[in-house]
Amino acid sequence: MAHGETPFVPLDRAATRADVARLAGVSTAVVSYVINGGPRPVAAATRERVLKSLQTLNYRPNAAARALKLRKVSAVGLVVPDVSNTYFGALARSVSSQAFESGYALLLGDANNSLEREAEQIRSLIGRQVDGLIVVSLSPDADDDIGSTPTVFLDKRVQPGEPSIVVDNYGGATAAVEHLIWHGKKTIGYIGGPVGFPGSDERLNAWRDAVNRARLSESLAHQVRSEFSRRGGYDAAHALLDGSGKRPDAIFVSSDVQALGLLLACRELGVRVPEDLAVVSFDGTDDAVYSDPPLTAVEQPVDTIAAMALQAVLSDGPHEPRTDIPLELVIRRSCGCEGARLAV
Amino acid sequence: MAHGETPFVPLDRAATRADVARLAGVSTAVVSYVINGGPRPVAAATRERVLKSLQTLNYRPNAAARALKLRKVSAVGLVVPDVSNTYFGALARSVSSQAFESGYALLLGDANNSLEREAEQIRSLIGRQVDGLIVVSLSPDADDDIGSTPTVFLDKRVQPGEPSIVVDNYGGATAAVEHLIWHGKKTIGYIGGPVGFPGSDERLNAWRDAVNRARLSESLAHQVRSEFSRRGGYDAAHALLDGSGKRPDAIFVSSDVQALGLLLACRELGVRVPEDLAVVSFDGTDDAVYSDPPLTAVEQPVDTIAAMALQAVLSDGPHEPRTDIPLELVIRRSCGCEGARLAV
DNA sequence: CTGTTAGCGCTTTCAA
DNA sequence: TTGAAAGCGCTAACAG
Repeated sequence: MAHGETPFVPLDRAATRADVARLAGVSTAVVSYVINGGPRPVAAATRERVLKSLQTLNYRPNAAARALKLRKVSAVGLVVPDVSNTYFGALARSVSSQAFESGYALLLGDANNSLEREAEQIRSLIGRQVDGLIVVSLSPDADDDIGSTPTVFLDKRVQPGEPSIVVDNYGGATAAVEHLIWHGKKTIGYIGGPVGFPGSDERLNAWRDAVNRARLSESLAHQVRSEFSRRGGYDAAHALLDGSGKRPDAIFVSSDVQALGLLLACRELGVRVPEDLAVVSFDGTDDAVYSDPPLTAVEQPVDTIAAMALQAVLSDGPHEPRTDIPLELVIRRSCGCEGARLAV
Repeated sequence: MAHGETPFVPLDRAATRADVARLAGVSTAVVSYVINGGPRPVAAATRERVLKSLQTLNYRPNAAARALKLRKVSAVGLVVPDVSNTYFGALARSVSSQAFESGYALLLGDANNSLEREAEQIRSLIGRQVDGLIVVSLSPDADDDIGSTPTVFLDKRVQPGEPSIVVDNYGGATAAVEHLIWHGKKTIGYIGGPVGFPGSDERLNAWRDAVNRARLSESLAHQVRSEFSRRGGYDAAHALLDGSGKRPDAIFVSSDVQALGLLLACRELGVRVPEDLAVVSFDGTDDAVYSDPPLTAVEQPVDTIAAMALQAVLSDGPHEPRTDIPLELVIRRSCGCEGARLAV
């Protein structure tokens, strides 16, 4: 071999740290030092040799071994009811991106809108020793055995001291319903999320309180709960609009996807939005921007929520529960406002 | 302590297999045997003792240690351009659910519609030794260093022998465009995905060929490519419809989300769909069902694709590249067909 | 500045 | 049927 280089025999298995060390003629400790940039300094010449071996062996550190040693897998878990729901999709995207930038991978568990599956996913992720776990729970009192894994249940009120990220569901929903009242609506229905879904309960309370304050008690008869899905909203809409009784003249919907279902039902029934029925929804995803008509919606600051959740589970030390992140009502067309800000 | 039970001192750290073994008065091997149901049998009485210790210590196996020993992390990776795109969200959901049922977790990497980020995510997942990797790549010739990780690039044509899942983009797109031609449309535009996106190229070719066969060459001037997003479709639509030149009377759109953007643009411009402009899209997600009008679309069998992809990367042995999964054109309203099957 | 070495928690062969 | 023990690949304390 020319130039007296160390002969190199390709391995049939993946290269390990020992292989690199051998090829570079150093100890495995030194290889670690150059890879991790510490904790001990390495002479420039030595570093070069190591770097070259790394290269020629196409070395990849074994994450499992590293995790075992460091007791840290550099991954966070996220459990949502259904990633194909635009809002949860946006949340997953935001968490994935932000986690990646901090060197964490994202383990995603889709609960399939099932409480049971949700618990299984949580158990599975805990078992994988994720460094942090973020869950959007379908359950009011998800009491899964979290062990010592830093966990935050979004939108769930917890004991003081436990980390918690809760948007101002009540305030946001209040703004939504009051906007409808301001439009002069008299019978304002409500399409909520699954029974027990924490945020959804608060939105329900806000609706009821606002309606009562305005002495619109007839509204209270027009209440349906359904899954967070287009189909759920569609079915709920039919339940609310099909009857021969008096139809509501406005509806507050608990999520954008449900609102999409509602809009389709309205088209089928010949109910014009917003003329016959004013609609305000919750989430403010792209679904609200591109629907027909565009949806006036309470907007959730997805990136902020993702950032706070990550911060809560990944930085150690006790955390102030951060509650009542303020929500903004974004006016579009479905409420009846004209000339509202352009959709895009 | 009553009944002569083994005294139990709670630990400050998570219980390990050794703790369980000690409490049960057996070796760690036996604990493994009962946990894994093998490879050696265990006496019923012993098993009981072990089970009880497991219980009282609230033992959780350490996944990292297990992965290190078995050289298998029981996780698959999925990289998509953007999970908040309804189609990719549905794919992620399907992969998550099916993987979970086979005992695998899902590591999700969102590429943020960036080629660079896509490569980083792939590198990161490979580094984590995922047992399989599924990627929907933005790039025509993603040539990332996959090492020995079983990987399948969806919709990418590869060398014979490499696993591959490719839907019949050409056939599906052909059916879409020919349906438009059957409707008597004369100028059929095309809104495609990002340049180089493998499936998108085939859809483009199908459109061009169909249009040429029908001697509708004027159509060829009406071609735009954009990101797979609502916004991308919106911008593309304006590019196609704003000019003072002749407007197309039909458009084939490469994804549902882009079609949503197109529909909004049409509403703003007063272009009626399907009367002034017939539209057929690609994906057939819920977005197509709930839009206004509902979209006639080439439907991708998400669950099948997810299942095949998982199968390809998780079962060992060489794989026949499975190509040209047939696609079905689902008729709704945006093409101009009346009385088409009900939306829901 | 560099090398040696003891584990991290688990699986499984081999011996009893 | 059970136990002892080696070792997966990596980190970092400790010794040189």
